[in-house]
Amino acid sequence: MNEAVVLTPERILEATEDVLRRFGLTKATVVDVARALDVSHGSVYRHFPSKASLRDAVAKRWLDRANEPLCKIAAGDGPAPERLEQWLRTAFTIKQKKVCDDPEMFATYLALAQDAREVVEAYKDKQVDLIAKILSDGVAQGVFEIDNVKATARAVFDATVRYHHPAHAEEWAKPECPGRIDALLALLLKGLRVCKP
Amino acid sequence: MNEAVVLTPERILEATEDVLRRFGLTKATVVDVARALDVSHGSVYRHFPSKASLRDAVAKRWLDRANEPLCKIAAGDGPAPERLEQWLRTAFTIKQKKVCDDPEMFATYLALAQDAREVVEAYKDKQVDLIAKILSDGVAQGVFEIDNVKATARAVFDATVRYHHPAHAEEWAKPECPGRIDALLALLLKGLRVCKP
DNA sequence: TGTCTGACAGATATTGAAATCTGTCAGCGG
DNA sequence: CCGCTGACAGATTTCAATATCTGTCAGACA
Repeated sequence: MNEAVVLTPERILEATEDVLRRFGLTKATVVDVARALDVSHGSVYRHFPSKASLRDAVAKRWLDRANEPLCKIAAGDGPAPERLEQWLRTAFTIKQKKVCDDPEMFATYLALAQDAREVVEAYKDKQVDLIAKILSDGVAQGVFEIDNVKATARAVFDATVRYHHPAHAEEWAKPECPGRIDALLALLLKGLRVCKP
Repeated sequence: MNEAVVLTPERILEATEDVLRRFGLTKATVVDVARALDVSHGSVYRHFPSKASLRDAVAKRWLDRANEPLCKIAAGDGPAPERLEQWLRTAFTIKQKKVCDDPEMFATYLALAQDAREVVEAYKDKQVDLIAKILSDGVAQGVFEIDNVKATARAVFDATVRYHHPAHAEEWAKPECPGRIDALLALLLKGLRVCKP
């Protein structure tokens, strides 16, 4: 039982990402994954009940990795407005970078996410919680004026959908984008801040 | 030359919409349109240089029709905040109604719009202009405080993308939607208003 | 005893030949 | 003369036969 050759979910996920990268979503099969691991495809089914669940797990891994830097920003303790702006800009940049660096792989993950609705929903909820954290910090700091933090966090998330939802990915590279992001963030931050007369 | 049987672009568009409604986008052919009009398909090409241009024209008609009520609201003269809110809610409702009443036809028009990029772009610009009109009215009324009306109109459009862009249509029927729309509009209006100390 | 294999049935995807469609144009008929 | 027709070439789509894949399970193997 050499630990290097034990078949673990982790190793299977690694191999699955590899296969996806090489073959693309439509061509990648469970048999390919098994071949990459040098086992029979039956063994894969010992760890994941179906191809769909394997795909979900890959999607979750991917989303969790992408989320890490955002968790750190939300957990920080600077002034909330700057932190919110940084959080949103980072969220945009992460996505934009992924689509620029490897559009093919991004398309693969996008298609993957289409079927992993539950996983994506959980991920979005986590994002909203992070925003809510920053907002409530801002309220505590006396810089934000917010009735319902949870609902407002959701509103901020919704308002920025255009720059983090992959359905709009093809617009992200356009030259007018940065200016539009600036205008959007300015509008949102003004809506959150306490009025200074 | 009975005017009822003259082949006009208008009649062709009418017939095309009919054919699209009956057969769906993928099955609808130029030959079908010609058959519906009882002419040869060559005659259709006398008025539209290609199938793509015919589709573009249908998309434009559809978008223009959907836009009419919004033009009226923008042209009104009540208080800008209420008018903006009504404008946005109407925009959402128009789309939502279409997708509810006839999801199949909505899907057809959606696919149609995918290929009619220019037409859609022009339509969006028109929408932003309508928002800008209301915003500048608000500035004149002393209720809005806006640096750059054009950029801010674009920001309002972007911020509400989730509720008017068809990519998010499947979320519109969810029960939590109205509450989220309320929160979003409240945030945006607060961002636009002058601060009352 | 528990993990892995490999053959299997039913579901899904691929392929290439045949059918249909798009876009053109010479010529018909009013 | 002018708008329309219908036959045509090349592009695209359909369809059914064929191949591949998913998910299961009885049994090998350690």
